[in-house]
Amino acid sequence: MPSVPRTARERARAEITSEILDAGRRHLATDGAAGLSLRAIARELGMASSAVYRYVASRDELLTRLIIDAYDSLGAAGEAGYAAVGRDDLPGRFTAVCRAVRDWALANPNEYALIYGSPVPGYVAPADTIGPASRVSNLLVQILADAAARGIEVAAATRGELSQAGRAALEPVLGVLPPGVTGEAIQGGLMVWAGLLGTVSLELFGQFHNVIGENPGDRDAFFAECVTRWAAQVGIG
Amino acid sequence: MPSVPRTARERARAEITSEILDAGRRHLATDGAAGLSLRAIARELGMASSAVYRYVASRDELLTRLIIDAYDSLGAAGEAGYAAVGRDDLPGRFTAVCRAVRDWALANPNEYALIYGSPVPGYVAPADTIGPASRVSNLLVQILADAAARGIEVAAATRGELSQAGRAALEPVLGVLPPGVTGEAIQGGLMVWAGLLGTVSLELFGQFHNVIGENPGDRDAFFAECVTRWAAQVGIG
DNA sequence: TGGCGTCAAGAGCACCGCTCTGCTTTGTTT
DNA sequence: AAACAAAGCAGAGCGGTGCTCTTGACGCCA
Repeated sequence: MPSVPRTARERARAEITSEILDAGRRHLATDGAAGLSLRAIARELGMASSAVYRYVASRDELLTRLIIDAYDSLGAAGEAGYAAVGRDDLPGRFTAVCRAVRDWALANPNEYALIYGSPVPGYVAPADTIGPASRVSNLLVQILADAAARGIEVAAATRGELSQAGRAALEPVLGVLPPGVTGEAIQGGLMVWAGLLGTVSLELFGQFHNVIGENPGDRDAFFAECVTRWAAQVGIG
Repeated sequence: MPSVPRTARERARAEITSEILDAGRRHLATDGAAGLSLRAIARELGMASSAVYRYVASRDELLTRLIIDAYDSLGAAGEAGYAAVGRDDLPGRFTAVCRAVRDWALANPNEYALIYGSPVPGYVAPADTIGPASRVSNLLVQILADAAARGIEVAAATRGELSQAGRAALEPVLGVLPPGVTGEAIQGGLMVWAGLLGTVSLELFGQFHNVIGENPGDRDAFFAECVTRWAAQVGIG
């Protein structure tokens, strides 16, 4: 599998493959994951439906590639927000990442639904997805680690130490993290992470009707209030 | 539309309709929303596929009825947990509702995904769903109102007052609530609600791999830690 | 006993994912 | 340059889907 196409055939293959992916992304954005149809893509590209299977093994495989794309796209958006703020400004970085996640989700609702919505039944995410999937959460972990290096105590912010069972439950993630990050900090970070995704999901999936105002700026304002409180909960407010 | 069937024909119609709904629930539980097929239901009930349309207008209508069922089922579970604890024990009630939601979601993953996962593309929830949809959140609101009646100040727990824009964003929900509940309390309650759903969604949709332990009790322990911290965040810890 | 409304069944339309069979094009090897 | 292998494409076809329309049978009520 050459990374750079050498022959005309390989070039054509790479080009058509990316055309298929583009068309898939387009269909995903307009019709959602359920409306993703290899036949429709083939029609759009002017080829027989069977020909698409030369480039994509199955509809599931196409979905997997689009999922990885979505994770990477979201990860890039989050990292851009992260990098735009200096590391001295922890609350600024935190806010930037949160806003980047929400903005990306609002701009790419179907991609968001693909990765954080209901999993496609009968579909199991391959191992290739777990790398890109953790790009955003890694940013939050990084912020926590920076906070820890600065001696910020999160236990007070999250009110109380972890129970023994609670600490044991966090064993997997504690193992891969810098040693300065306490279990209490991880607990708080996970809760903020869940709160962020939950908030974005509720907003995106239409559960805020008759709850949050519909005027321009209302949802932004609510989210801003959430962000400041989340920051306080992990002790960087 | 008689509520109680009088003729034999009406009785048969009601019976077959409920059989169709049961079969739909069954298929939903095993195959998920995407696998819900009117033809499969017809096959299972031993009738022609076209006959099902005498009882159910369309696949979407069947889905809607199942969604309402799911909201009602979750609402009943939450209310049972709520009612099992006396109103003096606010933390107990709060914990019971949270656990009821998670337990119900774990027991009915597809129903949960149906109502809190990605919305079915091209499908808009009819107005019939908003009533049952708010049964659980009403419980949390009730707890907040009880706390307010008891003079519990939530502003301190959620760290800081709302901005003017933040309060304006909460206008719709503030209008329908008992006057004792402050904007700060609603902000905190919504954040807890989003955190609860976000946590359950992350767990249910498999985003806790390599994060939370897989040993029995690990996820329970993590959730318990979340619950105690949520309670503290709304000032009833 | 008519007539009317309801019901079930079947055929059919357009779509889907996927496979298999040929045929053509391309690249490599002798 | 000729031969061969690989890859590409189109078409037909299988079984499945939601949904519609027509046809015929049945129960109920006047």
